[in-house]
Amino acid sequence: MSTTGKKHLITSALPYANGPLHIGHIAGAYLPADIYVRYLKLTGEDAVFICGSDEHGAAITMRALKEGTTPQEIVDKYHAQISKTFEEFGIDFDFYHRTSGEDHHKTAQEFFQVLNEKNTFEKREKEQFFDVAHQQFLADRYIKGTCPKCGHSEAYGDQCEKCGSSLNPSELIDPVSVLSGKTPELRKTTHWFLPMQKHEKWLRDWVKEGTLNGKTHHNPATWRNQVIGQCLSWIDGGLGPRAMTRDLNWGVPVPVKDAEGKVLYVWMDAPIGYISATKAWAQSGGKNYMDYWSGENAELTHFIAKDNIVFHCIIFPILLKEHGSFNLPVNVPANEFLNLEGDKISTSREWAVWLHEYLKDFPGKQDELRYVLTSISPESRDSEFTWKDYQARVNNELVAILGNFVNRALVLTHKYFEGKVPEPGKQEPIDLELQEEILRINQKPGKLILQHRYREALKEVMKIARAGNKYLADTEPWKVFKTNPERVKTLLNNAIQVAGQLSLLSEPFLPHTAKKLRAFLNLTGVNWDLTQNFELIVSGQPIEKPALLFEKITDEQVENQVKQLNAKKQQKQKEQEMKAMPDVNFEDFTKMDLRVVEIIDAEAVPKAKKLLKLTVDTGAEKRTVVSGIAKHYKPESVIGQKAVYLANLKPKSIFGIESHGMLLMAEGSEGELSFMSPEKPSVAAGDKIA
RNA sequence: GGCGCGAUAGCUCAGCCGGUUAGAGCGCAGCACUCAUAAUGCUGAGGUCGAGGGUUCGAGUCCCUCUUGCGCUACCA
Repeated sequence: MSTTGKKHLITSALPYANGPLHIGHIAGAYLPADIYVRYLKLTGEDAVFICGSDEHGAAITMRALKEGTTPQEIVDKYHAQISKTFEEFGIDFDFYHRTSGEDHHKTAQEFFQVLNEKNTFEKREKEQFFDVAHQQFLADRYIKGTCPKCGHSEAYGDQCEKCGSSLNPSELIDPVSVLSGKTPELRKTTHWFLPMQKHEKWLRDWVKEGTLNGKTHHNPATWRNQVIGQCLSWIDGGLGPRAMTRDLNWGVPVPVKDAEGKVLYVWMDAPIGYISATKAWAQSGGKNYMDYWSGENAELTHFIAKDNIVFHCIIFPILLKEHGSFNLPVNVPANEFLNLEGDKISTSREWAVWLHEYLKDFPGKQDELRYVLTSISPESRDSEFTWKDYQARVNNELVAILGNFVNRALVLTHKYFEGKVPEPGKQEPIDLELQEEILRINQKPGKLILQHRYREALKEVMKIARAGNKYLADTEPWKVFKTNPERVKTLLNNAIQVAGQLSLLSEPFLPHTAKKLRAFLNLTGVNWDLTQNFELIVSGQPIEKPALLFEKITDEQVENQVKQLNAKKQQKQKEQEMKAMPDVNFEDFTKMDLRVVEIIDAEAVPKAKKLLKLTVDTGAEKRTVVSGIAKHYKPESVIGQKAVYLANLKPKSIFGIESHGMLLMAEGSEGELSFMSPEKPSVAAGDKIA
């Protein structure tokens, strides 16, 4: 076996220990990495596959607060669940670590120290909300208020979950501390910023040309378009300073003086988790972790989904380069997103196929899901998982092509030769053609895997099974046996060898199946070099009575899954709707001057997608209102429309237009906006609503 | 609006640095076969390669404009 002598370090994005894994995670960052690593190892390469739970960050502390528990309890729960699910599913990490561990804290702090001593950071003061009652600064997530965009009263400081806008805490109307329920005050706090703008030049060369420190670092042609495009878009748009510390009591404490109550920004601490996980792995096996992180012989590859590109291709590389001891990734094969049944996967809306539930509902069918997710892997664009497609791929491909071929070969061998691999006789041209074709196809999957083209690689594997089926159909051993049983020995020996090849070729993609198949064939030892050696199984060797490798997925199973999916989504929707809003007193309500108005003029606001500039008749006067309804109504169609209007809202300038008051719209479940207008024509502009 | 990535058979997708009649899998139709989980094999129908310009002897393949999907970003009182 010849190897490159390289040391491969492969990482998959650290899953956030705040919820279970779903198929989008798997398709995005774990399954391709697992296939890649399994392949490397089969070829004798020195490869380490590292991952772990990302357990810090404000989202987890928030959740703990809400559920009346501690962050540690939450991450313990999900860390256990996630690592168990990975194991059951067959994502074969060499080490699955966690960032709440002491060793990780230590590694992350040392990393920070090195950068701090190199003056990588700029200390800066900024104003931030402070909860006086609890004597602490509030992370963005710890501030709630009314969303300035959609009016939702429960928006967080960083994001409104109703309309999805990302926010700054200072934008919120009536900000309130989640801790005390009181209005927080703005106070000054110091943070360590990473001045990313200083790194634009070398980053551009690194991403675009693949050069680092004037030397070739990687071949940019091997990087995916969307990765390079996304990075250059960020770099060319100008990078800015980014705070690497947070005021929070959950995370890795900032290891310098005057930093009490501060922790490392979760996005700085998490990728360092790759390093601490490698360390932990190396210690447990007597290896030196730096062999995999430094030197020209070591190759780092990050598997992620596209939402992580900026962190893995810009921020973390800056940190690594500044530190000086570590390699930068040679590739970051980021996947696009996997959609589900026509809609985006969403944890909060419960629109997901959860991996642990799949394993429960489809026991022993890990490879079926691995097959489907690899077949539709979102390598170059978003792709879509549907249960109907899952069923079709399992039934028409795994069952009918692969499973069926193996079954045919084994059943025939048992039927004619008492389950012993028959001795081949003279190989006819059709036999030699088969052997040549198999060896030729066998060369492809490995090359494609190295190019991170898993979908195509898997197709090549299926071609082997197709060739096997064709061989049987062309040579018809069941017919020939009546006249020439000697010839059938050769035919079935070849068929069994093809099944043997399949057990090797399928190993990276379908490890559970490969193992079963090898057990049928009594084949031990797996080694990719053997894929160029057609005759794997010696004649005379007994083979087992075959069980079916795959079963058909029934219509009922599929319908149940779709039903489950919809039921959960609806339940979640109801929950959110029913979530009681805090009581308000009548006085609060009467502060709002609600009126009927009639729209008398409307025009689109130039350069804005969602805005219309409306002139409304309030009965007493004409007022200008800017309203975000352009996606739902054309300007000319709203003239003459009566609507509900909040008259005494503070005016604000939007796109240079002074907007007075606000139109109130009904929002349907699909986000469609609708006017609410009086049902009796006698109600006129200016009439009060109470 | 700015930026990025897409738009190729009914569906899911390949098509590298431009070069003869545009490919695969599934689905569909017909035929063959019966060892096999009514599975398999063969044959076939089906595409003005999102639209329009341009460069070129020659363009899904390069350039421009437009339409459209997705993502990031700004605005959304």
